Amino acid sequence: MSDNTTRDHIVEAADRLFYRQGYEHTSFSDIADVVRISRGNFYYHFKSKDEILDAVIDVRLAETREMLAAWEAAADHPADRIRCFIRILIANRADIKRYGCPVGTLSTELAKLNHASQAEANRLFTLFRTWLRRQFVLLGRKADADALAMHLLARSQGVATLANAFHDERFIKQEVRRMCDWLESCTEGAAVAADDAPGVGRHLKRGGGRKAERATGRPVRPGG
Amino acid sequence: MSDNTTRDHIVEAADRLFYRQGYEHTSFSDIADVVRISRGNFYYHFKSKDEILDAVIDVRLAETREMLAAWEAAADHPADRIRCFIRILIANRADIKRYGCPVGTLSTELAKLNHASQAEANRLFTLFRTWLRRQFVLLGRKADADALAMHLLARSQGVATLANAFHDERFIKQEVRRMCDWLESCTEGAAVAADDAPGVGRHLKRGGGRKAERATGRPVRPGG
DNA sequence: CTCTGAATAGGACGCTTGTCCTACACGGAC
DNA sequence: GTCCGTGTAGGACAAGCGTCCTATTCAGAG
Repeated sequence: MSDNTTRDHIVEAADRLFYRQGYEHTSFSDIADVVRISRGNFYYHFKSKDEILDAVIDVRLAETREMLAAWEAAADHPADRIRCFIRILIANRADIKRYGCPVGTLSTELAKLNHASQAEANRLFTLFRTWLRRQFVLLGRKADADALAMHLLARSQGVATLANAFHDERFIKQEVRRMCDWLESCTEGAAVAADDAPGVGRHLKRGGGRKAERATGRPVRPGG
Repeated sequence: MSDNTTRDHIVEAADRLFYRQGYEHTSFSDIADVVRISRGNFYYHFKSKDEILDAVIDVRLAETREMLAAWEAAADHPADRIRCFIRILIANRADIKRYGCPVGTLSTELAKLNHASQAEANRLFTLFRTWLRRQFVLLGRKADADALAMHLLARSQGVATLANAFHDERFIKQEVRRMCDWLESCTEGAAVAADDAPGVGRHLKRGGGRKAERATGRPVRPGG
């Protein structure tokens, strides 16, 4: 414990660099240059590079959990919450264009490296997946909630990949619109099953209007 | 020219290794072990590692072009051709589960490395994009053909990313079904504009039946 | 002031990397 | 046989990597 600012700085810098350059391609020297710390001195705070990666993943997990909780608090209707998810593509579009999705690209890289922290990194995906699934259940799509969650997750991943490859932000907006339309088509007909979700189902009635949302406007880090 | 079997072996091995382990994570020793060649002797055939990458990309481009041409020859109706594209996810599902999409993962990695061959690798995406666009034009969706092509490309990318992360083949089949349904919804109403595409529009009439296709059944390499 | 322990600097280590160089094997031309 | 060009082997090379070790700094406690 004690003074943990240096440790935090290391994790913070590593987080950014792993995102922008990839894990393997980021060296201790790179991080050291940012944190302005001696290279050899890393091992006072971490036993290995892998340990830094784990710390970065833990931070991302915590931030993501926080973000999901905030969305849940900011919007009562599950469709609005899901729209919050879709909109991170917009909020982070500049970064996504340049570096792709932080979750997807890390997962992809660790898979190729056959890295031990693969499973840990994929918990980021699982976080989104179960959260989305819960929202779809609240939407009354209990039977195919997981499939819908995975579908949405996949689409946002694909959008990030192509926006990165083609360096195209307009494509992101285009696809976000399409995803919102798709969400709308999921909603209509399927009445919100407030009774299926005790404790969360307050004020779940909704007019069906398209632009009745405006939840979390600030740009947030994780996901994409 | 002369005896080019060794060179071909190198490119072939590098192709496979770059796909499975990533470009950066694949060393000369790795390739040398497969080809059974001395490590230092590489430089008789290639000036640098980057040059091997370029050769690999060239091979993939050629194979992809061939594959797209084959699809075009195998099916007259553009919807059937597009279904061929969607089905590579099925055909290559085992590899995708383990290594992701060869096009997407390479593009993502080179973007992080800020590698000079980024643009060259992205031509693989462009190949699919323009081909799909042409098919959607033939489907009578001239106005939004490119958007539809990008949409489909993105979805297949997302499917590959998640199938890889979750090691889930069933998800691939699930999403392929969804993509085929989506394609169907694109088709219906939009009459095939045979006159919009002179020279290719022979026998473009179609009953709209769902499973009237069965084009290229053999598993093919590129794309995903 | 001395002592202590956390925090840091800086370099040594062994290894691997991409690259390059030189020597050798071999088969056909003369 | 000699020559020559193609293809190969194997190691040298510098640079970079992750890791580890030791000396030093420095603030607070006694």
